[in-house]
Amino acid sequence: MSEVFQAPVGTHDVLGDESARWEGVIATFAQLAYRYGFSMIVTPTFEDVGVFNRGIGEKSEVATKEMYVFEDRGGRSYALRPEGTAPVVRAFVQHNPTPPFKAWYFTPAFRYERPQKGRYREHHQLGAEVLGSEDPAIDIEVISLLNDYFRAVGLKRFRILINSMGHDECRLAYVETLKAYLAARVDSLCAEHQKVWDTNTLRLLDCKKSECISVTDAGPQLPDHLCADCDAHFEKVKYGLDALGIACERAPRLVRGFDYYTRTTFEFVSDALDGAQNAIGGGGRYDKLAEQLGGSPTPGIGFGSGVERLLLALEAEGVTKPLIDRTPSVFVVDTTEDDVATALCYELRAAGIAAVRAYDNRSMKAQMKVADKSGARFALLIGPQELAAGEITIRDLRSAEKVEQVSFPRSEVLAEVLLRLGK
RNA sequence: GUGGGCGUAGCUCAGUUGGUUAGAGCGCCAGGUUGUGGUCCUGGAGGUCGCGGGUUCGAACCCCGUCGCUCACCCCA
Repeated sequence: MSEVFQAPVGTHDVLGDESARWEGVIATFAQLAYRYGFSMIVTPTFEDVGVFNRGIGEKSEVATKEMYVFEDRGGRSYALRPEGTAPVVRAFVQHNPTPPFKAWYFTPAFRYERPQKGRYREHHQLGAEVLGSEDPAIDIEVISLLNDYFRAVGLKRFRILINSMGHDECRLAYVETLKAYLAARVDSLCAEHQKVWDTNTLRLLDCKKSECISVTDAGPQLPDHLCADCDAHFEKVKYGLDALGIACERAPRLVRGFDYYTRTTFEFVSDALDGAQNAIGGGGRYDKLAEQLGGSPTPGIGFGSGVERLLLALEAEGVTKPLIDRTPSVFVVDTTEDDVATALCYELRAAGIAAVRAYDNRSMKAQMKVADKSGARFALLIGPQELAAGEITIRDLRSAEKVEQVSFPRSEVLAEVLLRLGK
């Protein structure tokens, strides 16, 4: 047993019933993203470490101690992606597509940290990004896409937190004001922030310790320091969401973990999950990121949403049924030496029918058991009798007491199955 | 990085103060009148009790170490 390899710490295999749930939420997202005018983007799983250092901030928690960084044989320094946005922006800068560029993705994300419920070293995110416009309508679209998505998969108990961090000038000015205010009150902060209050000052707003909260509550507030433009932009976003009936909570303390955010930031939190891991999706504007990655100034906005966490939230709300049906329509039982099943399955599948079968020449009873467990609506039986008569017996597996079973000539079976399946 | 809990069959677990060939349920396999599932009955396969060392006449059980899993803190999806 100890010789058997296991999935690395903080990673998971997804199989069986669980994978159908994954397929469901991914397909739902892909469909919605298409409806919103997004096309799929696939970027490398690893990038030059600079993409993330410059993007999410060298001093950020993720960049300093959570990145999987490695050197390849050529001495280049790479990092497994810790998040989805920076790679998309890097790709945008590299290829310079015509804006607005709207892309969605499904990707693994890697962070070296101690795993726990709802937090893993490799998790998966569905995300969407728009580059090339600072129109508040884009902010609204992006947030409503995520909102639609969560509703579509059956999530009910979630809230949307929204904030504006201002553009560079007003945010940096605010940070200076905040620093000056804090400098005189360092002793009143929580133990952790007494040490790091001046390196990552904004993050202090997000501290949950009562000491920090009371200090920052009494201090200068970010919303009061937005310039007129940023303020107007934010008002339009809020107004637009309100007009769509999408309720948002103003969250002045919402400061997300990556340095690239400007103006609109938002987070979707599940009330069905415990506080520490209740964020099921989050994002915001990053109007300077393209420049930071060497491109021409291009505003952008997007979000990432954790698949594992969403599935946990759904489970917590009692939604465990996969969104898509992956049960087969028919199960072919063949006990003859002629292996009619192979050709029959081929024909059924070509006609768009999900057909499965048993293997290894098992007994009829054994094959029927498997057929039952597969959830298939019909069993197609081929035994010596059918073989001799050139027929196939169609048995309705849903029938319980009175068994419903009829034989048809081999040539008529496909049409009969299609008819019975209502296709 | 810090702290708590747990490692016995594929899964969920039981195993009394250390005492013979380690159990249950589910799952799996095979049967239950001559080809037919879901209920029921019978039988069967499957475990070096995470790994290593120690104490003991004797260890799944006690001690030490080690590896793994898990939960929480920090932070995030």
